[in-house]
Amino acid sequence: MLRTEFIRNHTELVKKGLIKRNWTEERCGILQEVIALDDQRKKIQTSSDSVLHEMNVLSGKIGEMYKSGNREEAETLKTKVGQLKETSKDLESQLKEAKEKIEQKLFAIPNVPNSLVPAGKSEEDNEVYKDWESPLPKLGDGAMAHWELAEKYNLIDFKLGVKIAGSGFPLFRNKGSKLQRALINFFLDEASAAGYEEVVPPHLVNTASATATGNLPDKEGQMYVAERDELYLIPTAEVPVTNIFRDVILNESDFPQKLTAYTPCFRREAGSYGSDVKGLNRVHQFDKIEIVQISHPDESYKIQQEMLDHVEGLLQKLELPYRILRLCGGDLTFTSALTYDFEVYSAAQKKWLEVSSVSNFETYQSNRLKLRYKDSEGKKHLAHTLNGSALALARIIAAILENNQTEQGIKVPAVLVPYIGFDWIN
RNA sequence: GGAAGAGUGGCAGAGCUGGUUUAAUGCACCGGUCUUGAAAACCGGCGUACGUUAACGCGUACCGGGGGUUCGAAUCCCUCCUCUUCCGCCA
Repeated sequence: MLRTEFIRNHTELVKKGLIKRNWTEERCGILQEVIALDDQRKKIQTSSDSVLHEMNVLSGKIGEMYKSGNREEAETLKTKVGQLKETSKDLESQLKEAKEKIEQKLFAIPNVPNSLVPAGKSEEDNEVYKDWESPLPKLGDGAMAHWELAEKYNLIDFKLGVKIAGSGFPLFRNKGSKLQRALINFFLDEASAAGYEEVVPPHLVNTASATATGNLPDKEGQMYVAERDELYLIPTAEVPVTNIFRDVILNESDFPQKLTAYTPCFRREAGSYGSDVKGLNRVHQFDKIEIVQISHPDESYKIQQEMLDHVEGLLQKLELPYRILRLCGGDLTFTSALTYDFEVYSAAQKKWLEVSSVSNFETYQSNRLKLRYKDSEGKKHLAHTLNGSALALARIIAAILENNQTEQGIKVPAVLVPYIGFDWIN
């Protein structure tokens, strides 16, 4: 979330950002509301502190009086402190209420988009940052969609997935599951080579973690919940990995922190329907390798570029046609300042499928995380957080199957052969 | 899951028969004196957040989290979490 001080000192800037996200003028009134509530909070804080101070002083005196045997006066003071306590309790609850109100408002204010973010209402308005220049692959008339190929070569059993769990939980088998494993290892090795430390985080997280990355309260409906234990199944490795840095103060020399993790991702995808959810296009459980960086504020945009290059390299090595989009104000994630999406062309469906999203959150996440660093003078500042998928597996598999299909079977991308141990799926 | 014990500032470690402890002391760290330089010794500093102030400061809260008793709680009570040990179960 944004800092109240930031909203106070840069109201116009924040407002411009909200308007880029297609907020109306009226809706932006929330900024003034936050400032007004914060003014109120400060006043309450001041009076509460002074009452507490007086109570502390008087309690000290009572102690001295008891020692000197001055019981009567002590009793008088006790009554007085008793009255102060009433006031104090009242102020305390007012303070709590004010803080909650402010936080509630802050949760409703998204990040300020970077100046590079194009104006726009929906995904239609996203800017093609880098297009696929060569001709797109064209398949013959008999071309099959990936779910047909998966059945033909016995790679994925969607029906068994339904039997065991439900729709959207594919069961990979045979060479399908080997392809899955090969991709995971390939992506992790590439991330390691690029200097990311590999971690295996918990796949369930507690309320504090889910809140710190902003999945709670706003996206509660998108997560699976293990209610009995108050745990959430992770929708992305971003949640556990970023939370490594919750309540952490780094030294400047610790930058950049680079972490990668493979995890399954669980998403309820409530409200999705139609051809979007066919086959592997949108599933409740999929595997993803995530890259996360924590950076100095001055470096984060350079680092985001570096992350883009990394993801781009993966797609080139897999020989998949791709394009990069710069998300417009209307499509930009709530918490992000600048996001690039990677889409891979799935030739049989003749569709672009999103396989990665690389975002710079600036201080929006770190403020909730309380992730800071000490500068050379020992002053504390919020760090910048970034993350990206490198990559999401299900749709990559869909694209590989469709694009590489031939009469003889499906050609395995050369870079995966050492991982998988064969050239053809047939 | 059951039983017992423990959770204190970067670390170690007092305090825990409630009130000059708003946390001793040591180590680490930073600055200074001394020294050709360093070490040692000595002197000083050394947490986080919020409020207040032009500033120096001052105030408040924080001794695992939350709640309670009391004029006053690190210290007593309740509850939750975590760790250690023992038992049970188990890949």
